[in-house]
Amino acid sequence: MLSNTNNELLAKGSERHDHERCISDALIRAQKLCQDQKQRLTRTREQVLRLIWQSHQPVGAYSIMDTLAESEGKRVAPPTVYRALDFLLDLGLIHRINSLNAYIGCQSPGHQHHSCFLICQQCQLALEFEPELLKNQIEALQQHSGFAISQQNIELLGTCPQCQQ
Amino acid sequence: MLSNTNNELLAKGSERHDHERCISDALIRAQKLCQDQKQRLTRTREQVLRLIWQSHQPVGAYSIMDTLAESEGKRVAPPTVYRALDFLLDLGLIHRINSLNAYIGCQSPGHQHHSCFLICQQCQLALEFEPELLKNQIEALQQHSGFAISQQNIELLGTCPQCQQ
DNA sequence: ATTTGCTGTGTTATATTGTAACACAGCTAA
DNA sequence: TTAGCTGTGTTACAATATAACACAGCAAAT
Repeated sequence: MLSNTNNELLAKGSERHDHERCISDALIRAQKLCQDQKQRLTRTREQVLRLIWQSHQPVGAYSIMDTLAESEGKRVAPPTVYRALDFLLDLGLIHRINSLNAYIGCQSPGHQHHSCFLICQQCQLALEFEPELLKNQIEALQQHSGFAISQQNIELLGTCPQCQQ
Repeated sequence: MLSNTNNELLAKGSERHDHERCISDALIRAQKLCQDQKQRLTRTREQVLRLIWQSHQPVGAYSIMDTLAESEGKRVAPPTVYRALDFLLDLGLIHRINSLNAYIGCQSPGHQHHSCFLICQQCQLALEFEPELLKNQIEALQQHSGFAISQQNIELLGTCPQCQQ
């Protein structure tokens, strides 16, 4: 039901998963997707994606900007970051968490691009889950309301297992 | 399943419902809620609520500010509006639509305050639905993830029946 | 290899949304 | 009537995002 196995997911809040692997996998998926779609994963875009994948907490655009400026050793202006973010959003490589004005890596880019997250209000851990879980209910909602739903944007706020302890 | 009967709901996009009644009902509910909770529905707060209820489309804070300034005949500063909005949000009288940075009246204030909307990307009609509909699935999600979910923030984007024609 | 055009970047300025901080007004309860 | 709390006015500013324009640099076609 969730994006990966439970163990993997629960591990994200802790130190238990191989995060280097997590990042490099994401970058490889991105490269592959760009090849397939004949898009260019330029240095800036890749850097921004890498920064976003540094954690499983959503990061703000200005925070990305600052980190990027530091690692590049020169000032980086907002449009630079926002262009990269727009590119990544368009390809479905990242999601925007509206309730936090922040961005987070997508587990399975290339799919129909719904955005479904469990978000911890204490540590900001954001856990993506499959829209599949709500499929039938959303379908019923479409039928009853007459709406044609094209994008799900679901943010469930609460407390993650780690922070409950 | 939806907040009202289907007919009423579907009518909101069109001219078919008695919108004056819709507004005055909302204001009466607000007055009652404030009485119960021993809160003061001041002139500014009531004005803001009334403006928000002018339509079933979410309105931005600065748009409220401008309209208010016009109707009051004098400049209104952002904090004035944001304070009223915060008050109304706290009481559950309105919702914030995060994907639009905008605010909309709540159909049934006083309930556990989840925010579940169908939003038309063409006309911005925002239709609230009952979180009840997804209750079982959210419950299952809590079980599997270990998260304790305290607030649902669901925005389903698409096209309303009117705009599909 | 050169040209041509498109895509991406740099830069400046500015728009939009939301808050902090502080002084004061005005209601409410003793 | 006063004391204290809640709400408002006002100024300044923070945080997030975009417009517009000049230029760079890759990529396909000649």
